[in-house]
Amino acid sequence: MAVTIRDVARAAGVHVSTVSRTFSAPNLVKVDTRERVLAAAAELGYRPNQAARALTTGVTHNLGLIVADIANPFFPPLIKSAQSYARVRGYQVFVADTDEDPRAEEELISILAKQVDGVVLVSPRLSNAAIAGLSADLPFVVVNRNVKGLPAVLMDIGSGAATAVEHLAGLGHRRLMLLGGPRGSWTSEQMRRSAAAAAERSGVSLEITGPNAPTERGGRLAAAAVLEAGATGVIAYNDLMAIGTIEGLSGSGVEVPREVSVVGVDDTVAGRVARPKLTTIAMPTQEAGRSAVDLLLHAIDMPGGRGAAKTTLETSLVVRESTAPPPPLK
Amino acid sequence: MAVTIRDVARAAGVHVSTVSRTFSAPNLVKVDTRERVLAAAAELGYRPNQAARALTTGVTHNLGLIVADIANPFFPPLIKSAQSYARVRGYQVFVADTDEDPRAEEELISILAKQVDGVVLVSPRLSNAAIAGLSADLPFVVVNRNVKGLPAVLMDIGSGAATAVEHLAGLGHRRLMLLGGPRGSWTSEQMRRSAAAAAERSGVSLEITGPNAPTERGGRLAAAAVLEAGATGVIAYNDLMAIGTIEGLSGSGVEVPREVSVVGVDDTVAGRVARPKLTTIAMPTQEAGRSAVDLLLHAIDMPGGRGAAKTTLETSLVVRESTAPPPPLK
DNA sequence: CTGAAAGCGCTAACAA
DNA sequence: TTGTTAGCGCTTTCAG
Repeated sequence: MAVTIRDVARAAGVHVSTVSRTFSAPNLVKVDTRERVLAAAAELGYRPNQAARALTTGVTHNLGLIVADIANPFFPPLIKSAQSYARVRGYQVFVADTDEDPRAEEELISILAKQVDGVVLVSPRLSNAAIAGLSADLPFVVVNRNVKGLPAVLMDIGSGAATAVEHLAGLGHRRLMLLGGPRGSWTSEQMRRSAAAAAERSGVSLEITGPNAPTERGGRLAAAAVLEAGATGVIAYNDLMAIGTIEGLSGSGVEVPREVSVVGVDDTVAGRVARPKLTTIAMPTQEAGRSAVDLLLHAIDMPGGRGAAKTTLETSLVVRESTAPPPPLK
Repeated sequence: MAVTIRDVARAAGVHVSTVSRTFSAPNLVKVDTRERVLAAAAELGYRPNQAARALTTGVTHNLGLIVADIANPFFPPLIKSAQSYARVRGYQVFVADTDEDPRAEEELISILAKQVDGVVLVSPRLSNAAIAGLSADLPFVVVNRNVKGLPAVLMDIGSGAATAVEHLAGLGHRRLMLLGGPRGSWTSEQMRRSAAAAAERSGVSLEITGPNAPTERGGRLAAAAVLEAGATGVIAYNDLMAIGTIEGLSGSGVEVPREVSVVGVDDTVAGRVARPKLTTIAMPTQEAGRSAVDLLLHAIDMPGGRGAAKTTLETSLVVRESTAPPPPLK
């Protein structure tokens, strides 16, 4: 075992509680004593054992961050910003991946529960009821999902989707299609609603499919439906799916954007480097990560606090090369 | 606070040690007692507190995974596979991001030290000496770095780089350039050596630049050097950089692959969807993640064990559209 | 097979 | 300002 508080106490010729104090409440100990302790600690290479500390204080200084799929490029920037912000505030972050499986999500939460002071659920796949249930034990912040009574960071994908519909309608498209995301996705549901309303307002038709896997493969598979429906404007659940759709379309000899326009969501690297460069709805992922941690830390600081702070972040449409006017009608 | 072992003991009418045993050594307790305890535990929703358990046993059932940059698409697949494999083996994984900063790396290791049973260092930026020093306290496994005395997972990028050189030489290129990665990168050093040797064997010239930032931006900046050197074949440290280089080149009116060929490394999504599709050296990231955890668990199981198991994984060249014969000499 | 007791590393009243 | 004394939740001898 490593060096403990007792070794330091002995070396400094003080009692353990004095050592404890010099670390947790330095101002309660006389300056020169403190220095003696610090010197001894430095010499021995002492580092407080967080876990032991947590046992008495109930504070772990760890946060949990649960995502559906680390390999999905939507998440890494969010994780990264959450983590770096948490670190600034003195917290470590446990990142866990559920593989899009609601049961794994539940399992992970309960395993993490004892080791963290709170958890951020990003784009959860669990039902609202389940989340609300779990939240009795532990502070939660939810990203991209609105759960009654819980703090949340919401990205306003609804208005993003509406903007995308208007963009496509403005270009002259009359038959649009929305490729929905996975079951249980709040984002997908928001898109559905707002896109439908926007389509109606703009006087264009909108067909909706789904659930689809939020991957290139899911997009490739969905391409057939696009063709079948005769849609010339497509909004995909995310960039990966949009890229897959474009591939699927071009596999059938249909060119993007000459014949069909495609809009993605997330503004990932993949979309930026794909050809044609993807028109996409940019999600403020970095801010979301930061805000989520911020909200969580608030919730932790004042337990039972005034709960349910909601932060809504704007999205924006980035027009690039995958959208254009439709071909003239024959 | 949540329900503890004591609550369960009371409910089941046994002593706490019996409850403890039914969880940690079930066969030491009579069947019906065990069942009574389990029933009480289930009823109360008891979950052993890992942190408290760790305090006595010294086993946390957590692993640390330290990477330079989660947002770099090279890492997520590795993280994901490490994590899912660890979970199967009953371990949670703390993922931490150092932002390419060696000091942050050191800091993170020491913070994590008390909360994990071992750590995987992926593409560390720390010096070998520093790593070796730290490894006294805690089992380590290093990925993409060979540290004496430590288990490691090595991706054979050397042979990958050599293959890339031969590929380019075979296409007819005579002036190659290698865009090195960040300072302290073992991968970059391996590439340098093998590429130089391969170039010599193939009778082509090879110029080497670096360090460069392993990002699109780094690649864009390096494009100027490529032009200046008059190289027609480029091997970039990773896909992101390769993509940046292609952008930079095309910004100067130079077409890839018609005028210059570019090879990336990592085989990320970004490279797959970029246009032209990137020729790249595929890294076995998923296997690396799994192998690293495997090695680490071995090291943990037999401390002071026969140390230093090295696993070497093959890389392979994926030829796509960013490489072609050079233009005829004028 | 089960209970009693000590202790993991640390903090937190309470005295002194 | 510092030492004493109890624990936090759990495991682990050692008895019984």
